[in-house]
Amino acid sequence: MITAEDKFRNYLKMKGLKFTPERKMILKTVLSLHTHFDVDQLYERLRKENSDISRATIYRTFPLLIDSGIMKETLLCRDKTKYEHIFGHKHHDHIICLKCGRVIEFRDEEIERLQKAVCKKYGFKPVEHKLGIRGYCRECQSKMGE
Amino acid sequence: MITAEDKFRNYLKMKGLKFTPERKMILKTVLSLHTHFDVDQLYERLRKENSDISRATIYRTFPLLIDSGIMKETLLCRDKTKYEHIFGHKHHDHIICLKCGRVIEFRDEEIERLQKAVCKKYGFKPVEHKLGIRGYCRECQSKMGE
DNA sequence: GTCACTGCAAACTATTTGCACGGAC
DNA sequence: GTCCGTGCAAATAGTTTGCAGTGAC
Repeated sequence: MITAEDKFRNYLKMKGLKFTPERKMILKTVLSLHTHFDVDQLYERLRKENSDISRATIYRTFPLLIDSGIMKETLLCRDKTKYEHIFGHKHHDHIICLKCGRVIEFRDEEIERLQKAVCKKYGFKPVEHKLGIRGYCRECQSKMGE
Repeated sequence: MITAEDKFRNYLKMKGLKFTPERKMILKTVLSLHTHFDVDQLYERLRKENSDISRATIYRTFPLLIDSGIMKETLLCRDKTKYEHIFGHKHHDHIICLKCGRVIEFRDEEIERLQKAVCKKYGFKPVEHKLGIRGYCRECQSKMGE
């Protein structure tokens, strides 16, 4: 069973890059976050762990983590870029509440299958896809009715 | 048959806002673009039409056009925000080529139906959804093979 | 006549980059 | 020992905002 760190080390070696303490710490922290996060949130988390890694280093490390398949950008936000780790996770889609910002993750095999079928129809080779549904969650709907 | 201008005027009136020449011109130009565009592209287009509307006014008008249901943001780009008009268009999804940037638009009733079903399952009231598939188009695939 | 709208330039925010020092290999 | 990586601060790029004059209603 290959670990995320092995995967990242292999990727770096292949690219002739170094596995530094900073990169190790960022990797560890990214894996510890089980929600979507942005650069600032990761930065704050690192601070709490008594790490003083700079934002610049975070910005320079993220492309490496993405390229190595450990994390990816989510497409949900208009402003700051958001990320989530994907190592060991199956692909899933998102439902986002416009009022409270809550995110529901789901996976629907039938939707996955139909997407593949659409790609086939156009001779398109898919690499990734993102489906986000925005609207109002049950709780916010009932609040709005009041 | 209600026109886009009627729709926008009604929206503005409802909000106590004014239908200015600038807003009229921006509306007209947005409707004339049949591809995704960003603020700069619209700005350049306005320039070609001998309009000297400022970027600030464009930025201030877009939320109104979105809120009134005439256009929307697309979720495709990492950097600049992209838009497309939706007035008179059925919802569609996107397939984007990572190499040439080409966009294929498609609509699959079955996928639409399944999305509604997922929302129902979670008691979620959908407002909009965006599905983007990224990968390589037929042409770029064959080029890469060479 | 009032109050929303506009252009301008300055401000802001997220992200990127040049540089000189330091450390992984 | 060689480059790559780092923090810092400055630079960029997209977007937002304060202000004073203008015009739709």
